[in-house]
Amino acid sequence: MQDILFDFISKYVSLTEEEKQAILSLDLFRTVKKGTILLKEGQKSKEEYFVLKGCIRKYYDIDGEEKTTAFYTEMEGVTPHCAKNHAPSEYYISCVEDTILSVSTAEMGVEVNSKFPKFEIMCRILSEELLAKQQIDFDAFKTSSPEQRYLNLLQKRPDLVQRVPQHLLASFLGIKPQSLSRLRARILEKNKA
Amino acid sequence: MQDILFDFISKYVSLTEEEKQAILSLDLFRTVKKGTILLKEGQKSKEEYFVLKGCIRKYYDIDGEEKTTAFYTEMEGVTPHCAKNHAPSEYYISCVEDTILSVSTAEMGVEVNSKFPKFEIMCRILSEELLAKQQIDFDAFKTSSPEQRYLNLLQKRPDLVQRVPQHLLASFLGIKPQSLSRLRARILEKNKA
DNA sequence: ATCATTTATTCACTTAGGTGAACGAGTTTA
DNA sequence: TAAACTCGTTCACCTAAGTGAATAAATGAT
Repeated sequence: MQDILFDFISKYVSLTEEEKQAILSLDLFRTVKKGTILLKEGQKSKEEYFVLKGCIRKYYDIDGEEKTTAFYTEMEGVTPHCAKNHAPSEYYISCVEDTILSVSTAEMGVEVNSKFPKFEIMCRILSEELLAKQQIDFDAFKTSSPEQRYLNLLQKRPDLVQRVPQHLLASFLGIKPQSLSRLRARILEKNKA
Repeated sequence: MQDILFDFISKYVSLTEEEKQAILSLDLFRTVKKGTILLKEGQKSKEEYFVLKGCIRKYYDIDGEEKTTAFYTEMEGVTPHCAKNHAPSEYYISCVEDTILSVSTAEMGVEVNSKFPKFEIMCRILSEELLAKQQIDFDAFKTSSPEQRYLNLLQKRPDLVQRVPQHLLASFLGIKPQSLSRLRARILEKNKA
């Protein structure tokens, strides 16, 4: 299992055996069942998550309705806002599937960073990469209709469309499940004609 | 004019006179007229912009239609995607008002960073802050209707609503100018009743 | 001062997403 | 195994955004 984590890290920096051992000694891995809530609104958690296997989602409770704004699958990580600013979380994070995670805290990060400066570099690169990706995704969302967003998702993340229940996808696309159903029917109709 | 830039930097790191001189010697400041296009789609510019006075916007040309996805005003900066990844730009950046900018390049950044390691720290903090802000804005956009987005904008950026033409605001909110007009009339009607 | 451009609004009509309800298939759970 | 829940779809009706056209005011250019 840890191979996945090391494969990921090796894309950014190369690790010695000593460094790998230091990471393993932190005992990061956790297995969680589908439906488990990792973070609740109002909580002041310090935990950061990195998905090794499975899928988790971030969602808001707005007037009793769940609004999913992100999915994280293999090789993707989240640092909840509350882990940084010490304020209560504005959103939830829960497991869409049975999932294997690496769970770390900011303190552990600081410790590893000070022992192995390499990690500081990786963190900067990751944060810049993520910012760039985030900006592109935001622009794409803003400049397209729900139908275009769905077609775009089919292109860019066909895996998500397969593994995630449609009512969660709908929420992620900014529409209701019924509308996604209708929209899919509309697309099928067009392709037939 | 440079005071604005130094005030901004001093929020993150404190500068010696020597460092200030080093920055001034780079000759960063540029005055540009309203309507000037700083970056065109397809261009491979290396320039980064920081707004000292005025307002610039980022927009896409989608089927001949301009879709504005961001505004940058006093004390805000943009690093276009193309400045980092050396690929042609997917979007335009132009001036909404007569604007005074600080214009820099990645090379200049590297030079200053190596002379004054302080800047590296500032860049990391800025990039993390921006990522966090970006995520919150994205979530807010995804989880709200055009009307809520407009009301939210009135709260968070009343200055933008004042200084930016409404058809650009409409585009920024993800709707047509006519719809923003109607939506505003609707809100007025509600408040009257 | 005049003409052209930009900007904002309104209207009638179309289109697509929201809502509430109902139904059925598939999974869980007791 | 039966009851309960989850999930996806469809329907009829409502609401809000898109479209194209017309108008008018403000701004800018010659």
